[in-house]
Amino acid sequence: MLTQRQLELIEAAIKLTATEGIQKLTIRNVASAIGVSEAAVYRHFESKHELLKAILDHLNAILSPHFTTLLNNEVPSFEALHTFLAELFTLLEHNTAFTLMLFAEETFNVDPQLRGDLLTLMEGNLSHLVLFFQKLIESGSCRSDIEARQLAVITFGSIRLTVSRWHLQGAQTSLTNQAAPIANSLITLFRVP
Amino acid sequence: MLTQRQLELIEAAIKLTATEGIQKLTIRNVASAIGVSEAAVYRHFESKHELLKAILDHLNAILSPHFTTLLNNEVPSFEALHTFLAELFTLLEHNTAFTLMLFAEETFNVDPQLRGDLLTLMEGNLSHLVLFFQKLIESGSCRSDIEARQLAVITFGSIRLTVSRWHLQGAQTSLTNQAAPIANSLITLFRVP
DNA sequence: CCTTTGCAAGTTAACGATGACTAACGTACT
DNA sequence: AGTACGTTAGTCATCGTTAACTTGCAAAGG
Repeated sequence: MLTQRQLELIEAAIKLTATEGIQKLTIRNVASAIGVSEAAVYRHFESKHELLKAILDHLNAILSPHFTTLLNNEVPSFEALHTFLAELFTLLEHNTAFTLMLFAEETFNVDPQLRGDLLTLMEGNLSHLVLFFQKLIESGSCRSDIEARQLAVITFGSIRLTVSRWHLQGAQTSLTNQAAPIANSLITLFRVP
Repeated sequence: MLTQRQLELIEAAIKLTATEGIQKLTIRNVASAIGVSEAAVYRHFESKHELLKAILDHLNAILSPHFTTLLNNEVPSFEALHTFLAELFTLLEHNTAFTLMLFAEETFNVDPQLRGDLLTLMEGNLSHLVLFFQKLIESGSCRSDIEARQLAVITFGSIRLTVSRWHLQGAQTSLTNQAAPIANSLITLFRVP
């Protein structure tokens, strides 16, 4: 279980990454962000690896409920996809750190274990989408000539690209506003003709 | 214009990034990859920034013809999209560096100018796709109830996500084999109903 | 009730690696 | 003679990490 201090460090690290970029995510900077010395961090995390792992877990804990909610609707509908995208984009816009963490594989790529963790997280999200589309196809409102997995990849890919571009542009525009056009396009494409 | 030595350095840098990851892309490593001292690199590039910029340019020079070819077909067709994806994925598979460079924004994110360059590169590719879909819509074979821009984002996003996952998995599977399913799905979705 | 013990959590001050980059110098070819 | 291109040997900053010491508080023992 996480201690209060660990949580504080994780949140400081996320905030730091959001504002300064992932290159600034150093033990030194995290420490000074919460006003303690560098060595103090090591009282709470054995190594930077452990801190990064905890950050991944924490982000996943915030993100995954959204995917679960999408799936848990009694009656699967395109309406659910619409609100899902709107909520997700709002979340991403207000937590810039997500976009930096989840969309910058390189950071975690140095460490093979972290890379695996990130892949697991990603595949988890993706498989939620797959399940959603499977249910939607069964319900008859979604076209069935394309595999659910492909629909999920297309959806997730569109999300990621939109966020990446938004981020590269310096996060100046509104990300939330871009959810609706994408949702509408996907729904138009996926709806049974 | 690039000298022979500069080209050699760029290619060494790309190869290094492909095999060892972008974190290993240091002046030291690039230097020793071509068997010269660290300081020698600075005879050919003023700074690491300049080297990175040259790498971006070089990658773009290889990549952009593929997008141009897609666009330059006399008669735009889904067949062209199919071969474009197949060729692109083969290229990416055999030049792992692309996937690392073009899909890891963070590397270039430290430097505002490089970030801008990367965005330009990306928007350039994307707008080629947009033009392609515009022509395709005009030709009547592509559905017209969705904007060309949206189709381009969906296409490009699907490509990127597939490559990202492939890369996170350690590039073990065949990327080329994944082009056809995606192309088929997109074509089925985009074809006029 | 006071004292002692022990531990959690902080400090300062380093260590060794490694990063980008540079100054001074050598050499070979035009 | 000069220039293009290489070298060695550094500078300086910053990284993750650790050792040694200090402090505050809570439980245990007499």
